[in-house]
Amino acid sequence: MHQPILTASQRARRQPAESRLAASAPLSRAESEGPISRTERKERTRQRLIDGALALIGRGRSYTSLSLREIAREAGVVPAAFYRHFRDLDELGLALVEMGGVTLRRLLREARRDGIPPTDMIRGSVLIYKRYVEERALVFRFIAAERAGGSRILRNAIRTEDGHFASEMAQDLRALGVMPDLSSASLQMICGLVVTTMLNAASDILDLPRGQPVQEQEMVANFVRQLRLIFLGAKHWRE
Amino acid sequence: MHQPILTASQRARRQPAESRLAASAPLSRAESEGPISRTERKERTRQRLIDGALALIGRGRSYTSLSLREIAREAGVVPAAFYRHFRDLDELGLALVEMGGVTLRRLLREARRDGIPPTDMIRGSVLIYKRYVEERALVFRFIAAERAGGSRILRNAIRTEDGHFASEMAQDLRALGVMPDLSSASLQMICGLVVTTMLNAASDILDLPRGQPVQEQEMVANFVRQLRLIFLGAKHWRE
DNA sequence: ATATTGAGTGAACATATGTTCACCTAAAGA
DNA sequence: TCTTTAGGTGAACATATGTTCACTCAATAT
Repeated sequence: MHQPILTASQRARRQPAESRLAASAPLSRAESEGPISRTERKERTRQRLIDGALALIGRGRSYTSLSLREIAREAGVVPAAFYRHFRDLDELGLALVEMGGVTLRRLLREARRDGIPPTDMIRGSVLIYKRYVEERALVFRFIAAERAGGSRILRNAIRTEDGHFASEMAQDLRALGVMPDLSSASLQMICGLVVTTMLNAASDILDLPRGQPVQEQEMVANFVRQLRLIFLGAKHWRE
Repeated sequence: MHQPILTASQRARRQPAESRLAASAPLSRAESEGPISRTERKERTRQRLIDGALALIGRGRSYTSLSLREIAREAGVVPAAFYRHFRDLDELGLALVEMGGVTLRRLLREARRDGIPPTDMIRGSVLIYKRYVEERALVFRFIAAERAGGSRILRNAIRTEDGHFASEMAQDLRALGVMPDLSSASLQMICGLVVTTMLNAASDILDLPRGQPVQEQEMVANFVRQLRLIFLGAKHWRE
């Protein structure tokens, strides 16, 4: 999707519906469904800008180095249209941060739903997490990178999101009854360390060269041992 | 230093030596010392480019978003001169990474020289580290940001540097005789976790709003507890 | 049926960018 | 002494950028 959106009449004139290439037309299904509500169309373009930014990140660019025009181009929209949705790049960035927060929380939700692997809990969780990260590579690349990298506004937003993630994790651990004699404050501190370790590992996971199983297993093994170390410390923690 | 370097004759014609402002002329001392060796002048300009990049980082920009022209301008050099020192921005970045590595290792060297604070070891070390980071804010901002943020080349270079830092730390801990019954591999793993925790904390330290002692103390306390947790885990670690 | 609204357009703007090139000149080498 | 070398210059280039503006036209509101 690299061509600006056209009005319906222009589209009909220049490009008959049956000639569209499915691969490059994510909205083709909807386009053949006739009239679209105004708010729905707006939401769709907004999403296209977000996806455009992520697509560029997926091609190895870092969010901080993206330009407004580049994102608009990727979204198939004229640069000026960007301003109908976001004041500036930071505001788009904040939308991405929120998406990242949702992604993180969903990981916990799925863990609650599916339960923790009963044997070899940490290693099992790490493998699930690794897969989760790989399947959502773009969001995690963004979060991991901008956590320390981008504008101050984004950094702070991500820090807040991380904090919520850690809190929710602490709550879940408490509900599971593990480490029942730890204060909430200690649990929060421990989960904070777990979260930074996880996000640091996310960066490692995403930079793994594919087809190097040895290096991959070493990375996983190291990640597992670091988490074991943390939880071992937690087991012996006295306030 | 925002004006391009001029040749000696031009300089003499336009700007008599006694009219220079010391503040904006870091090389003024040398300039009044007569002829400079070629390699020395080259090294000096190179350093000026590096310092220029760091200065821009210090003004809240992230390295990934810097442009060649911006850096050259900051260094007081014409854009084309950049190429006499670095092939491209990544190569300058690598120089900054190396500077970061040196900075990290010097921290260990000073710790060996001055010894670890005998009582309250971890808290004492944290306070020393915090001060060390604040005094070298620009390098640490760069390292913390580009560790997960920038180009793949820089990320890998920083990972390598981090690894060396962790290894040297492991070696030092071994030499100090703490945790003597841990294997080298385990020590290395533990130090890896300590390093990522330290660098993550560096980012937090640099983002502390000044004049907010409460928030500052909370941050420090949290950092201290996380390290305590890690070393407590290490104490109970069995292979 | 008609008027209003607002997402998206395309052109224009001033400015910034990376890279190249021939050139200058002072240090290094003969 | 004279020649060579190479760091630094300034101009030029094609291209990219953020932002503005009047405009279109289909979905909404009247």
